[in-house]
Amino acid sequence: MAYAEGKQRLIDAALKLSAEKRSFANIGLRELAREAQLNPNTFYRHFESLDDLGICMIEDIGDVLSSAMREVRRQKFDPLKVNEQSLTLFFDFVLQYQDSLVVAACERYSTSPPVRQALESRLDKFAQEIADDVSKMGGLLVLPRPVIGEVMQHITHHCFRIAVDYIEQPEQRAAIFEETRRYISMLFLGAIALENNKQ
Amino acid sequence: MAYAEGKQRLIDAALKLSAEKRSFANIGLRELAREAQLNPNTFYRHFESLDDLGICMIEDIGDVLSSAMREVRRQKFDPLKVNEQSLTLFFDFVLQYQDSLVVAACERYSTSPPVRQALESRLDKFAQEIADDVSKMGGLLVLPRPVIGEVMQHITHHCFRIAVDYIEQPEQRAAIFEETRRYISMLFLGAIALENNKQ
DNA sequence: TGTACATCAGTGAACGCGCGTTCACTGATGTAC
DNA sequence: TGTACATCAGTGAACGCGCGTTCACTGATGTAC
Repeated sequence: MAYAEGKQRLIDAALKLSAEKRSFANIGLRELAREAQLNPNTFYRHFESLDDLGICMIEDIGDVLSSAMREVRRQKFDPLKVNEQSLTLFFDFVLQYQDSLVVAACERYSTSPPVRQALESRLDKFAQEIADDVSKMGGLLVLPRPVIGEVMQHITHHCFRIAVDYIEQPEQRAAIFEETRRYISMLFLGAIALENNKQ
Repeated sequence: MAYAEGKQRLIDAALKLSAEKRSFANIGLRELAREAQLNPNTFYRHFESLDDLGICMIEDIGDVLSSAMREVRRQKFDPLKVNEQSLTLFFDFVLQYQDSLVVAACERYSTSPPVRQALESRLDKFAQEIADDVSKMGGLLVLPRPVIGEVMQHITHHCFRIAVDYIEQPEQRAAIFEETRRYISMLFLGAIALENNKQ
């Protein structure tokens, strides 16, 4: 069931303002209501507290990104190939979901522990979903599943961080693209080398 | 020349409160003065704005961490060895400069662009200092200097991020220690493999 | 060496403003009988 | 099918509070002559 209109409007306002300010914690209740074009009191109809809204927002973001990313993967995106096409698909996705990505990156260090924790667990789930797909694809049979998960977690962290730069510094995009390609290759090659050394 | 006493007290208060809240942006001028045990007005004697104070704080942190890290490196710390001893030295450093590290990690996504930028450039300098030392140490002659810089930048980013977890989740410390060791090895092995493939 | 003046760090009172929150109210939609 | 009642999303006025900022003042330290 979808949220009531006002509730959704408040969540959308929170997302927009958080992305602009790079912080959910500095947003006021009245500011939120203003953005959503609602009376300040309406907030209390839908949320117990700002944290409550924050958590709803994070869950919304998680769902949006998860399903969008699943879509990207379905279109012949292969995190292992690290070729032009795959990375281009990924960075298009970044630009399309700018606000969600910026907020996800920034709220990692959120002032509010519950919001931070909600985000943290949502992102872990996100990395694991990708790792599942990757390991199903085959291609990287040399690496045990847990190692793929480990590498994907590093890549996810990296991508959220650089996504912010990618969005905000258009003139740097080519460089970030290239650097990311190198980073992903480095990590997988390193993981394989580590695996070989072990034996 | 050292700062006037009140100025330093305000900077120290900002550091303490920023680390507690994981955010400099939500700190009020009166809150700061309260913590520093000064009259709110005294703030205006020393700073033009909160941003101004923020930048001073970042510079303070940068200097403290730079010189402390230089000290760590002097004590037979070798970022390449990735052995118990080197990493133990590093994580001891993390615990000793908790507040500075937490703030450095969090303000990466600061609400205030000037503060963010001051931090970003200070951290780059930091990573390059380490890379200089590493490349002087020899040991990694396979890798060209710029690649060492690139890898050190990834490592620095990773370390700032996990430093926060390391500080706040004592029960996870052993795991973080091990994961970091693996990460560093992976990156250097990967960089070497990439370099070899190129030829 | 003494006096006059300037600078500096800090104080206390006062201001107006926007904030979060509460209250009592409205009108629309859903439900029981 | 109609009526009575409950629930729900939203409103407007009002509150007290803490905030950033300004003003005029103080006392200590430094400097010129």
